[in-house]
Amino acid sequence: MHGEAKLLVVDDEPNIRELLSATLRYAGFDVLTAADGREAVQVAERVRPDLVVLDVMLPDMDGFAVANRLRSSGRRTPVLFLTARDETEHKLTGLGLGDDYVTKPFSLEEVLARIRAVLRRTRADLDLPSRLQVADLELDEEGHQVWRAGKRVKLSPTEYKLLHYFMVNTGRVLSKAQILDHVWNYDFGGDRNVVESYVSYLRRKIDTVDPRLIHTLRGVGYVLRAPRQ
Amino acid sequence: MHGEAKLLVVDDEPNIRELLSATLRYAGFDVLTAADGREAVQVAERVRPDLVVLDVMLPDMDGFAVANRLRSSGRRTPVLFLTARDETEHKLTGLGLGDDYVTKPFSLEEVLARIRAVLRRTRADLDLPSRLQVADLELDEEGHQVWRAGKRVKLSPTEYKLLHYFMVNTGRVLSKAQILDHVWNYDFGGDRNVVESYVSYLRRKIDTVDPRLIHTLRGVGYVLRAPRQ
DNA sequence: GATCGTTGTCAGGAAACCTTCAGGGACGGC
DNA sequence: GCCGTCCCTGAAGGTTTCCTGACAACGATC
Repeated sequence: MHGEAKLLVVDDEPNIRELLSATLRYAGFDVLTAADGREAVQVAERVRPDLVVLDVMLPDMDGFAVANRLRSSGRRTPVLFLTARDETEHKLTGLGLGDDYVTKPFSLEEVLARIRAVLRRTRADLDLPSRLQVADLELDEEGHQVWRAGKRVKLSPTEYKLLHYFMVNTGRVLSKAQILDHVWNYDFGGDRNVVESYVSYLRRKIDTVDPRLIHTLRGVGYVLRAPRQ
Repeated sequence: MHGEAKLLVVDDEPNIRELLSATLRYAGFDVLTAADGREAVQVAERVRPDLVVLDVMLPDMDGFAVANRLRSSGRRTPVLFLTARDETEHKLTGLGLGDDYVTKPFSLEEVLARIRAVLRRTRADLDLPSRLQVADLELDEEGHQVWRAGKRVKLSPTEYKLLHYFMVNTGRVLSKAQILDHVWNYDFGGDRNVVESYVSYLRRKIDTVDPRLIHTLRGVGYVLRAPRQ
């Protein structure tokens, strides 16, 4: 999967670094990490990652400085910046096309989506599918659109992220905790009842016709799957 | 795309060089870079680019001198000059036919438009389409004209650039940050509310009839697209 | 220097969205 | 069949996001 794309995760907070590297490894990427700018540049020169996930605030150097150093060698490595919400405003002029950014606190689904989008643009050879399909349920990642039984369905951002998470994990049982961890921001402190609410919303919008695709497993979680043919 | 036209980007500022080369690569060009005049001449002699994007102010030699050297070999390579706003006036007498210029700070849309225009003139074989169309919305790049439902619509420069960016990316969701980065000058530090304002202006001029083409994706961005047939 | 079109900022109001809460229904264990 | 737990869903509050009209600054043109 992903043609074993190599990623470099750079963040000084061990928690974030671990959260990301574990998630990305599980998603099938080859992941390396660095805790500061100096280390990042060193590692990048040695291993030539396909993409760098880069915190803008590092103890030793500015994230954009790191990005420049990464590219000074002539190699054009795309970067996904991680930035605090306030910094967004417009320091992001350093953003080349092909780059992108995500604001902290992020949700894992968001990071994954951005990474896939960037890789899709820069590594056409990977040929990541941008269209997911389960039975007569279709999701277009580029256009952010969803159809059920050929009919367009409008979803709110959270509904969309939830459905996307389900579709990427078709046939796999997902616990509410897992869903919470992936779809909601990592600092979300609320009730896990949100998940129930949103599953409910989703069902209303995409799962009112047969065959039903979202199934409840009492005490375990939810699965999205098509009935055995 | 673009028949893989080969471009040479010459600028001594790494940021600008990267911004341009990343953008142009993404737009489908084959891009090489040089940091000064000497290097530019060397590279150009070896690879014979179809067009050179050339900063006028280089550390070692004047941009026009570089342009002359490029042509001394008898080859007539078109040049897109990058110049500071003040320098424009007098010096642009060096502009040969087929050349063009853009003032710094530029917007990426502007640079792309100029490059396409120059290539269209000099490489008829490329046969770049100069007419974009989405449903009954038409845009003529050469004539800078726009029609909706057959009726001519007058747009301000910014409105035009915005619409053009939308049309080149039909069906793709564009975040406000992306739009800001492409349509506005790279040093623009203002609010992203400008984007909302201009989308609003655009809608008023070209999107008051059905089918609506510009769609808002709350929390995500905007898309231009015709409804699925 | 006056005028007009264009541009960017601001702010009010409207709409969409997220989250919580609570009542009732469904399910499983006994 | 009964009970407790888990789940579904409707309602509602508070927040965020978006749209649009008003306005001032700016530049081009005459």
